[in-house]
Amino acid sequence: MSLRLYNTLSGEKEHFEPRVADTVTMYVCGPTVYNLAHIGNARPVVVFDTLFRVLRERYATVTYARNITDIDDKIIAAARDSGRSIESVTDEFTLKYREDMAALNTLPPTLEPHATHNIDAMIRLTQRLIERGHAYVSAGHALFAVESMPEYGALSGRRLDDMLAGARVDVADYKRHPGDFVLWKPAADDEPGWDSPWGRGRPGWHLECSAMIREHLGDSIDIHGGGRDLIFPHHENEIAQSRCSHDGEFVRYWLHNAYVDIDGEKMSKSLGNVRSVRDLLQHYRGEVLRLALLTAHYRSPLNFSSDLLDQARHTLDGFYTTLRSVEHIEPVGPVDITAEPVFAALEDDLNTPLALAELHALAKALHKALDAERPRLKARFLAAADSLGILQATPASWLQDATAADELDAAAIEQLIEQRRRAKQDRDYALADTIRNELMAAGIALEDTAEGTLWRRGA
RNA sequence: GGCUCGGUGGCAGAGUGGUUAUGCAGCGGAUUGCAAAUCCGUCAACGCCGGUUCGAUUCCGACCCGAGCCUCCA
Repeated sequence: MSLRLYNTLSGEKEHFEPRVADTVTMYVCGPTVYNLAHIGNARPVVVFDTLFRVLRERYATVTYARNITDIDDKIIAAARDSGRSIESVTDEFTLKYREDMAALNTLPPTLEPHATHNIDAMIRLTQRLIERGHAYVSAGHALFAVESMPEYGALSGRRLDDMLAGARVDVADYKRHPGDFVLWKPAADDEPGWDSPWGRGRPGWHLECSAMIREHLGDSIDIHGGGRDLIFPHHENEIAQSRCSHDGEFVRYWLHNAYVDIDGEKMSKSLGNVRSVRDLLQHYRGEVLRLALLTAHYRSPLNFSSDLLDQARHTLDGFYTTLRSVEHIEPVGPVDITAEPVFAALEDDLNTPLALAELHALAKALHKALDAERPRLKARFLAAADSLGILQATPASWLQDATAADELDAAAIEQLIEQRRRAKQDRDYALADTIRNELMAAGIALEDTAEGTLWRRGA
């Protein structure tokens, strides 16, 4: 088997073939750092982190870039509203973004280019588009002329004529065509800006990705990812900028993840149902959030609910219980991860639900295996789980660490278990059951085994 | 209006032209002082109507319902 990915451009699953043998370049649209990341923002991060893990197993060099958009109207507004500097806002939320994403067991990207560090590249790109007749300057703006590109709309399956028919936007009078979009716009005196051939200003939203891809990854890259909503206009416009400023291929595979809904509704500020990752982490461990995001295929909508999170937690409890049962067994490798069914599922357009089913099969095999087979099975199980970015904690910490301050501490639990042991020894089962019920009420589940009584939280 | 994408058992969620997805929940059993964990067994599905086919949940068409994009947005 080899990697297959659904390419938005062709609308089909395709065999993945990197441009340069053994080398993969991937760019994923990152956050605009003006507030906390919500669970919807986290989905592409977890999805493409999982793809990153798969790619690293298959290819010698994988460069994964995820940008930080640190100049934007929303940031300016946020700074103004809170009376803070732009940098203070972007620094804070860049840091929190990294922390929150790390809590979801996502690996740091290879590169994290910042828009404000690449202004020169954006200016050069705009100049080139003007030289080539694909852009023009009007009323202090540099604008991309969509009519100069016959294939504009190929990614999103739109034609300019159709878009005009449904246009609901006021068309700025400085645009030649209503579909023309801003490459560079003038900045007011009290707004951040950079000098350019067209006056002091700042870049349009789409420009940074085209410029930073070229600057950091090259004229052509293998994979470009992001949420579905970016297909139009963002990625369409990136294609226009990049293809018209340089002949040849831009992106080979376009990947887009579907949305996260909250209790069946679209998450939006107006509905007041935006759930920040930081807030969710107060109640659920990052691994629970990660697994919840991976329970549905990335191209299907995911309905986020407390039910989903409880199920994810329950599933992880089960896996960690499996690991606890083989805790004394030393895993024995090496494991050829590419031969694992879990990995094969991931290589089929990141079929994470199937991969999880295969992981369940492996857990079952581990339970049933003879002692001689367990070291290898444990190694395979752990490696397979790692390709999904889960199950790398110790069973003890997962099952027994308190997640809230008001929980019974381990010493008190052990003490009650000892009392119960004596009661059982005295055949005082009524007392033993009373103690067990008390612990149960406190959220502690007991399991009697030949080696003694085990306990875990979350009952 | 234009362009996309969906509707699978109680729930979540893959997949396939003809033989059980999987997990959770349920039911029966083994085990246990009783439980838990584990194991064994078991119930149950493919929106509606046509068509193609020896045979369709899977292909084609219509219909119903739902979602997204076209405006900042993961």
